Amino acid sequence: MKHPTNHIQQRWHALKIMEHINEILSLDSKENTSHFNKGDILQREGENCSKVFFVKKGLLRSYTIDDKGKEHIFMFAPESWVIADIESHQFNQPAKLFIDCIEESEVIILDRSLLINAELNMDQLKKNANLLSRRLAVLQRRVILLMSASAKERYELFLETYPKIPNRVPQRMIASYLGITPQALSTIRGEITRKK
Amino acid sequence: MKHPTNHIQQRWHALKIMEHINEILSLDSKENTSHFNKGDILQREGENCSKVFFVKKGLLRSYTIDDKGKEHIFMFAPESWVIADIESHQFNQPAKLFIDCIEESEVIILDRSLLINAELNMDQLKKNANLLSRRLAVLQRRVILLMSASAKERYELFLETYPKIPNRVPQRMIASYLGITPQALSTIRGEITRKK
DNA sequence: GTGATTTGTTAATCTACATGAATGCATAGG
DNA sequence: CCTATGCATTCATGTAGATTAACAAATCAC
Repeated sequence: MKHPTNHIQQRWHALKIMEHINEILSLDSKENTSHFNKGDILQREGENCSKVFFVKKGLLRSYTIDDKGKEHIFMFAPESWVIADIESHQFNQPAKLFIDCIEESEVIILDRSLLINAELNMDQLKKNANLLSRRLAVLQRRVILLMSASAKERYELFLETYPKIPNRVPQRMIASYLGITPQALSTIRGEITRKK
Repeated sequence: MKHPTNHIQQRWHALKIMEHINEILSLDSKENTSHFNKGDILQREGENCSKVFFVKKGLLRSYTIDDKGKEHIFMFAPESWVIADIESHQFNQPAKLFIDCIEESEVIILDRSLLINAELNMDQLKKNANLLSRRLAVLQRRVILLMSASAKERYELFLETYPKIPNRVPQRMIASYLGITPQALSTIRGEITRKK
């Protein structure tokens, strides 16, 4: 039931992304980097969403807001992660996801075409395929988790998988990522600490 | 809130996959095709999982079994769909998903390396990137749905998205795909028909 | 610094869905 | 053909987690 090596693999993966994107763009200088403050919104629902964001420093998140006005966090993107609204772009629809800053961040903004349609060489294309497969793997895992695990199990796995995030993110956002209310998360945390 | 064109896009997408795989393998003859009966298991949890299954005819499903022995269906694969355990393969783990036949089926079994590492040309690699992105898009949608929609909303969206599947699949499997019990689905169906 | 807004926690109630059991139907196997 | 097993539905009860509200602590605005 436990997968203790997964976050290590994901970390390794993140470094690989870094390398790969540096290769594509040769990003030594700071010219391609934009600076954002906590709370700045990089993409709004309904906007064009052909951009891909590579996080050099800081922490971004993507999320939807449902009919009842409730936020649902889809993913966090700390240093060296990539974040984008793939679904909407794929289906040529306006963005369904918001993307904003949880911390002051430095972000490289790429156009999606650079990663898909641009004149990449074979090797880069193969790396891309691998990146996409990895992301698929993570999502497969998340779907299965959402279907089969209790809120408590999901929280514990979250802690294992993202050991560095919890201190940097308010509880309510972790709750939103897990698909529960902040109150429910608070209760779960209470239970866990009481047991120790 | 509704996306009436999505299943049409997915259908188109499926045809594209077909073309693409035919291109790679030139599958005119029946030599590459294996035949399976209803209930046959193509992949078990814990096995090596480097295979990818392309469904020529029939209907497959992939699923996990949790600690309590409960099945959770991850996806259905009707004609011209591709099904595989991407997560486990990516992380070099034994399979976590079972794959079996819901109907008598004809399946082309490919090795995953053919789609990722093999000597494909640029064009094929780019198509692959697109296939993976589409699949990512579908999963992004599913995660958001699992987090934000009620069982009834999920069922109604399922009907919209896969209009041809419901007649071919027992209720209990649809329930499993939606992440609810057969009893709950039965109640929801009751409510819907009563309203009409 | 002071008031105002956001955050985390706890507790009381409510509800969607799970669980378990009973029933009628279908399908399968001898 | 008859029995056995699996499937869909209904109902009675249980429970995880939502909702609402109250309060203290932290953070923000000015």
